[in-house]
Amino acid sequence: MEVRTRFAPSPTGYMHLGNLRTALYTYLWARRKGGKFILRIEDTDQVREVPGAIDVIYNSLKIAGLSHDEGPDVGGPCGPYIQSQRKDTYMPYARQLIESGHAYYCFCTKERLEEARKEAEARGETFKYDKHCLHLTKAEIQARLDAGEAYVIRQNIPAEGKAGFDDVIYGHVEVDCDTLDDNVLIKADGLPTYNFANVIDDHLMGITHVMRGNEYLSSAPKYNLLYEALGWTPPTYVHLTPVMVEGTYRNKKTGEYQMSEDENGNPVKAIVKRKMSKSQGDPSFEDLLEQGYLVEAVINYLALLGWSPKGEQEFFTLAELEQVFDLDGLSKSPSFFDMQKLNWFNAEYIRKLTPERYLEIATPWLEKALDPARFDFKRLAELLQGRTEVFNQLPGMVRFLKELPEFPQDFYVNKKQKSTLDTAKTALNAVRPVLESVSDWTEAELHDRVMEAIPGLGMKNGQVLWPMRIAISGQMSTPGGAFEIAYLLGREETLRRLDKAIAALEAQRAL
RNA sequence: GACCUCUUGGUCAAGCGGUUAAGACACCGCCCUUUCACGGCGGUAACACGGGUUCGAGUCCCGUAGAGGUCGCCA
Repeated sequence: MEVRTRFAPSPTGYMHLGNLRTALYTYLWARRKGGKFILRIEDTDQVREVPGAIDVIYNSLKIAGLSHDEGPDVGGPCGPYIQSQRKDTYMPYARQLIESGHAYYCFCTKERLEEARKEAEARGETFKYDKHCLHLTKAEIQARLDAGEAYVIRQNIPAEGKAGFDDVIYGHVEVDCDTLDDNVLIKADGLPTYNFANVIDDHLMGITHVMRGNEYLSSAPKYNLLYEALGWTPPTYVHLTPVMVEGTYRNKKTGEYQMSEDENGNPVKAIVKRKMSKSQGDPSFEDLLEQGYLVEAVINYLALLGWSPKGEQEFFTLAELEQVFDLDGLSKSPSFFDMQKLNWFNAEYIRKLTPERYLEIATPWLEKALDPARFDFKRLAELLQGRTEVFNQLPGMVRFLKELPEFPQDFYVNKKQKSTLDTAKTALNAVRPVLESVSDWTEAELHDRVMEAIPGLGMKNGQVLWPMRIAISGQMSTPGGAFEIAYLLGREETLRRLDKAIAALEAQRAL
């Protein structure tokens, strides 16, 4: 049978990384099996819907390279692929379930339920709908329906027995029916809830593998009851673990941060383990791209977060993943998002870029700090490519070229280079005329002139080169050595900075 | 609280009853080197705990603890 998988997001505003990973795995499985990958928009909650959110989904999938075979924008044999446009398809099935006794009309008001919930909470019990409306007579129901009373349709969970399902990752999961609640299938506005729509649509769209977050693990038994009641075969379930992060936690309703105390007893925001979430301030896919992460790196990292391939290979293109992705490499326990490892992947991918491509991506970042007319971006890019983890670090790495930062004199002191304040002063004074005499301001020329002068000074290379680089850059670490920096700065600026450094050292000496 | 699920180094993870318990990130050291990085070499570091089953358990079973999820006319 042809494998058909689906990614079914709600249009609520953004694509968080857990979502993206679910989409990735879902896509990969379909491709691996030569099947179809379907995009379905689950917008049955009209309150939560965010305008433009569908475009964010299309865009993220497109950028990530996860092309769907069927969906609202590309069509397909099982459309429409937007649930709000399928409104009429659900009711007949709901009626069928009512006929067979697997569902029933419920006229209870939200107020009544709210009260019952509170009471249950007060008693320390879990609220469960009491099947109050299940016992209404046919005539009574008809009368209230005729009177136009608002109603919902609830699933009628058997009072006893067990319900369960099989999951590729978790195996067989089974619960007692009496722990299950009679969920609403059709809401008062006539639209189905997720609990109902996902079952109907997955069946109607011929979905063979339902891959989704494991927040649905506890409701899956109810879905299977529905499949049974409708006489359908349930799909293969694959419940994916969440992507976790360690960070602060803010209560969604009150907006307050969860607090704890530091070692001195002062209140600080508590660092907790929680699901990754944009609303908690974690980056979304698009945020990462804006910060200068490469799509390929994010995809590669995400693929390996919660899934492991058979061999030792760790770099995968999307096309390669499509060949090797397998369900049994999927992890059972939650994965923690590790920014450091993502950074490493990103750095690796950046190194693999052609120099031309690197320059292209780096240029706008460099322009944030430097005037392209004043600096040789091409040379700068060559020096920077092997040192870039994330592109947004670039402005900070090159800002010293535009303006010499203030720096402490002890930058000159370097044990390994045998550089002290004294040797630095001697070296800078000695190298000053050498640089001034360089007629052709190229790295090669700078290198040769300075290197041939060093032996005559009776100093080691490091004793000259170290202070020279510090003097003209003001930084311990720079994208390139003394000659590269001198070349980039140009003759005039290099000499100006050198003079300033010498003056500062002399002043220091005078104290 | 009830129910479901999970538990191998700081992190991602391999392992499918017999292994010196892989590999990667991070960290540390050494080498390379005009800095930092890159690269090369090496190192520290793990089977949550307690009971079983078995000749033998990280691997199977049962408890305990910890963690996550669910308990909406949200998905």
